[in-house]
Amino acid sequence: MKPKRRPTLDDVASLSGVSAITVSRTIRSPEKVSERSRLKVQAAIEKLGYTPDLAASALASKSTNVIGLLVPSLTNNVFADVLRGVYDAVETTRYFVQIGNSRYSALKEEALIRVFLRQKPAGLIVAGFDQTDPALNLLETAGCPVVQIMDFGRPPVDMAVGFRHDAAARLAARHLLECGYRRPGILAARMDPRTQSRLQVFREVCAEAGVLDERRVVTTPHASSVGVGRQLLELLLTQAPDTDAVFCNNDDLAIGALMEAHRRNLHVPEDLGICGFNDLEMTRNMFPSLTSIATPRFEVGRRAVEMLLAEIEAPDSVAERNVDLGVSLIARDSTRRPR
Amino acid sequence: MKPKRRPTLDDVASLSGVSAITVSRTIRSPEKVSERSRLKVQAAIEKLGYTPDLAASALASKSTNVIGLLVPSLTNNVFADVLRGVYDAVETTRYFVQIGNSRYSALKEEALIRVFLRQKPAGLIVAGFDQTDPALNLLETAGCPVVQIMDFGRPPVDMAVGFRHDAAARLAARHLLECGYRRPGILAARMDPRTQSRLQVFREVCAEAGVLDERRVVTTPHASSVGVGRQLLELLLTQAPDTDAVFCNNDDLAIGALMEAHRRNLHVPEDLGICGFNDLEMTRNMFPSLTSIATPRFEVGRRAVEMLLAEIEAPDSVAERNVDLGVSLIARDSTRRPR
DNA sequence: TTGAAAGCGCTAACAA
DNA sequence: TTGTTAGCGCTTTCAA
Repeated sequence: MKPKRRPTLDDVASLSGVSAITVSRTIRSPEKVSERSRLKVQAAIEKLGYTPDLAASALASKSTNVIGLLVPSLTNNVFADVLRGVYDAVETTRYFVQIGNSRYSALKEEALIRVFLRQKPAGLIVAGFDQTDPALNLLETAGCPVVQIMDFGRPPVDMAVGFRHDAAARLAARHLLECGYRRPGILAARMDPRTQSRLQVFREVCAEAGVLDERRVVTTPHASSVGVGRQLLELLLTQAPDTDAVFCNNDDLAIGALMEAHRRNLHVPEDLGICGFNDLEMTRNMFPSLTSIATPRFEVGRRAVEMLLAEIEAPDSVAERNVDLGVSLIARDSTRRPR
Repeated sequence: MKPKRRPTLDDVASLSGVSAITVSRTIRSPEKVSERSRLKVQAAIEKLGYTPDLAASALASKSTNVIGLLVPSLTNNVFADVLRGVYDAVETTRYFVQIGNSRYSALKEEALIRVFLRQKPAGLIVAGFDQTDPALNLLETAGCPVVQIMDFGRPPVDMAVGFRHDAAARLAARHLLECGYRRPGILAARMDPRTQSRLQVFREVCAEAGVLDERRVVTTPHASSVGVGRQLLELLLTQAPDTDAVFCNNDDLAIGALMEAHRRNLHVPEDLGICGFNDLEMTRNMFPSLTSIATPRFEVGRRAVEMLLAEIEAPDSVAERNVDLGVSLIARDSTRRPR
């Protein structure tokens, strides 16, 4: 059996008795082709099992259907939800997603932007506002729409959709105070820019209320995890045993803190209030259920794609170019302190 | 300011006073170019900020540096770890990864394989052995190496790396019996082929030991989650209140089961033994710590890429084309029953 | 070691 | 509505 060559546009054209460009049009904008040609062409495509060559089409048209997505982590549940939102919105379109993982390194991010741009993507989605200067430069001159996600506040390169991390931390701090906790601490891991912003505002609110105690601020540069949450609470309780509540900068830290509390026979919420961040599915199913800040992760992904597609189809058509999707506090048992 | 066109190979060639092909060679195989030319070309590339156009190179060479990765889920922590392994192995090479999400649909998977093949990928990684017939056909004639991952047993289309799900379930069942549990149940969600295989073997082992009771087999087609774990345990204990142990087909089910046990004031491991599957980071940090079956998820991703790259560089060079990385049971407090 | 010529498979621009 | 022509930016082939 002959090693059969993949069929090309020309093969389809000669089989259906039309020109190559008519075949191309049948595929890309069938309404511009007479029904007669269309049917012939479609039959030929079917018969040959023709699929267009993406490289050739990209080269000739100077553009692709690739949407580049740059995230700092693939293991963080937060970005898993963003991915779901992105894929959900892209699924019914002709675009497809290519993921880059910068591993929380601005330099790696810059390199990845360069790689993405080599393929002339239709659009780019990048996490955060903390690109290097060269990276920002690349994004500005990318020649395609760009959406920055997961944060809100600073002016975007092109468009942005996210939420305020300062507002989130304020909600958490006020909630703990309103619940009557007077010696609140905070656990934070990884210390990326968004985490730092939450940490700082939490401190501020505590300071305003006169309850800030730096012994209760415990951080680590390591990635956040349940194990790290346990360790950080341990450290916190060593430094300040009378701590009565803790804002965990991530839900996995919160779960770890809860487990460590169990182990120490500390009662949650009586002895220790716990508030998480992100409101992952697990938090509501812990025992006791965990109070957390709900973040619109899935929506961020969806919305980013929608903005991108609108802008690709009609440049400068997107009016709202900087979108705050907001956060909310979901109060549950872990802070429901009996008065 | 002129909207500057992206520099091309020809631009670099004329600036450095050599031909386009010499520039191309300087980039792809610098050892074939005289040092003199090389230096001139590199200077010109630097000066112009030239980066090769991927579409043009793909079209001319009939191949790309894309490694396609097809997973059934992006939110499942299991695949997050596989992704990490894949990215880890790819990072230092000239290849890059493109992810497709089939959402546990064989038809969607088939469509995605078609999309991937249009770009003439350098290699393909797909989860499982349960492709549709047309999909298998596509993979066989893909014209690039293919690695099937996450399972072991059936003959692969080309290559495979994974582990035995039957062996895993056998380990779990025997462990529960050895710990002295006599009324074991099983919780399972999603019911993909690998889950079903674990379920079946668990049943078999229980039957052999004379302790199989179908009231203790509780499943759901829904995706697995902590909340679902709670619900399934609730259902199990309604149907068979005297159940004394449970094998959870996923760690999040196990965590949910643990939480539900806490809520009911059931003591783990005394009243109820719990064994999970996958050994995610959380399990060892629960309280009590959860026994689980450790699966080599990260290694599967890494190894798949290594096999792929070896095969791309030198076809038919990979000797071991069907690799079982094995599983192991990590016994922890959740099954440590006092005799 | 270097280069000239041809062409990968498609689409843009224009013409009929 | 359809077709012709030219070319996207690179690599392959072959020759020098």
